[in-house]
Amino acid sequence: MKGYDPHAFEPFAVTVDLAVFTVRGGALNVLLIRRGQDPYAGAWALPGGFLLPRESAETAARRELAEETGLAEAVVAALHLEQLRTYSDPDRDPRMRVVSVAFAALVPDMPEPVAEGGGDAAQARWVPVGETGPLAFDHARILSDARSRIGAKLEYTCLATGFCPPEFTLGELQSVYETVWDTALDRPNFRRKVLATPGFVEAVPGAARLTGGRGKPAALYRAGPATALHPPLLRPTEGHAQ
Amino acid sequence: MKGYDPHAFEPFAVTVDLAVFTVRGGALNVLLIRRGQDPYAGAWALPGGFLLPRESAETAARRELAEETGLAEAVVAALHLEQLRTYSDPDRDPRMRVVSVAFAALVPDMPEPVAEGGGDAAQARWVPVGETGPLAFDHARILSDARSRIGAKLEYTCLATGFCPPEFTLGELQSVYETVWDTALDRPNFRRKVLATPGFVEAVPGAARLTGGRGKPAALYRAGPATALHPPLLRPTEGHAQ
DNA sequence: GCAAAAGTGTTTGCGATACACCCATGC
DNA sequence: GCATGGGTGTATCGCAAACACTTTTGC
Repeated sequence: MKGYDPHAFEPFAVTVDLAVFTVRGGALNVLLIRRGQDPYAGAWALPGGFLLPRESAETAARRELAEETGLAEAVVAALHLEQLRTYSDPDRDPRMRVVSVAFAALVPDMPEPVAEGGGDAAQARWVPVGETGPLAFDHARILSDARSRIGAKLEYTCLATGFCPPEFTLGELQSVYETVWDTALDRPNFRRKVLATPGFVEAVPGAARLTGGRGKPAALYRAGPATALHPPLLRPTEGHAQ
Repeated sequence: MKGYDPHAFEPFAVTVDLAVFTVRGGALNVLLIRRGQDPYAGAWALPGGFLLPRESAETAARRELAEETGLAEAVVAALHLEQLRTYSDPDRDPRMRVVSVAFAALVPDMPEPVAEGGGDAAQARWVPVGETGPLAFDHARILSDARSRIGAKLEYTCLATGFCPPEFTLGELQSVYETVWDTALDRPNFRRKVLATPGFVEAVPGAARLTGGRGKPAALYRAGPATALHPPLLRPTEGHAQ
């Protein structure tokens, strides 16, 4: 093994592909870009690109994310970015051998149609998952894998706060869960579970924010330092319920 | 993105690295090979190797596994092989740019010192995790990631049977959990949980096997068709307990 | 008989679910 | 006042941890 004979291996291209999720309008959306060139010119695809010579996959993913979304580097550096898996089927790209490391990222609801792709990415838009038509390459598969991974991770990690703005109400956090899982949760019980987990959320001492008009103003919370969710927050009956 | 300009990307070498685990002598062991060449000549490393031109990472991993362990192709094809993540730090290999897709595999206790590496792998042996000295490249990191992944996966999947021979007793299955988690489990409760999960194990109609001398002979079970463990089997207090 | 391991039964208590209820705001 | 959403309290039910107990073997 590991012979390092220069002829012992085939040169591969290595790319990253990103499944960038947000919650908007009561639905889980994913960021898609329209391809400007062949193959799959005109088709929608996940954002991504080649690794630069001195970049790790994580670094490349953050760079691409900043380029495609127009978010500030500092913001992108703090986002939750999770490596999903690597797709290496020899025929996944019709032109050449490309191995792609897929990532999932979570962003809060953004101003609107995102940066209009400064480079060769002609168009970028948010699309509700499930309303994406066919995608280029094996991106439908990647998206499907990313979606189920995100759903499962909400159960035992704190990453749901990644979908929320810096300060949020528990109602907003709950609607993130309800949107991603597509289930209704009991508000009092949700509240208790979240507050019972040390470091999941921290109360913002100051004021309360209106929920958009009617109703009692809700207390504001920030994401806490915890990353794992020890008593897991299980979805009702669907799947991993106990 | 995805410009396909041949100069737009750097050629990378792509390898697979395997963390192959087994339970032997009351400890979790991992398969290591001693490197025959530089870099890290003489050091111990995880088995692995380059992808062939028309191979996916999964196919390459199974091929390498068969080569290193001497297991029959049919056996290897049925093993649980799980993609962990991809390691792509630009400096992880001192010679060149190598991106490595890491896998974890579970095998039952094997005859003994495994095939003596037919190729350039000088030596192969089982080593209890924690007694591996320093490893080549970033393999200590990979091994550590693999170990925690395996531990977590035992909670909510059925893959513990992968550590057992085709027919096993519930005592053997329990000792797999106890070895990997390094905790003691209550036998009656373990029994109930395992038997209450449909498809986890199936009773072998015929005889019972002695437990190696003393004690009441135990009933034999086979791995069932289930892969996920719905009421998860949580480890006591450590970590994901509820 | 004794030790060791398999297997069964039973009690108990924690925790989550499923509610009922009160509070504060906009219209 | 009423609708809307935030927040608090509480009874019940179920599960699982803990442990006592029986069974079957080897020595």
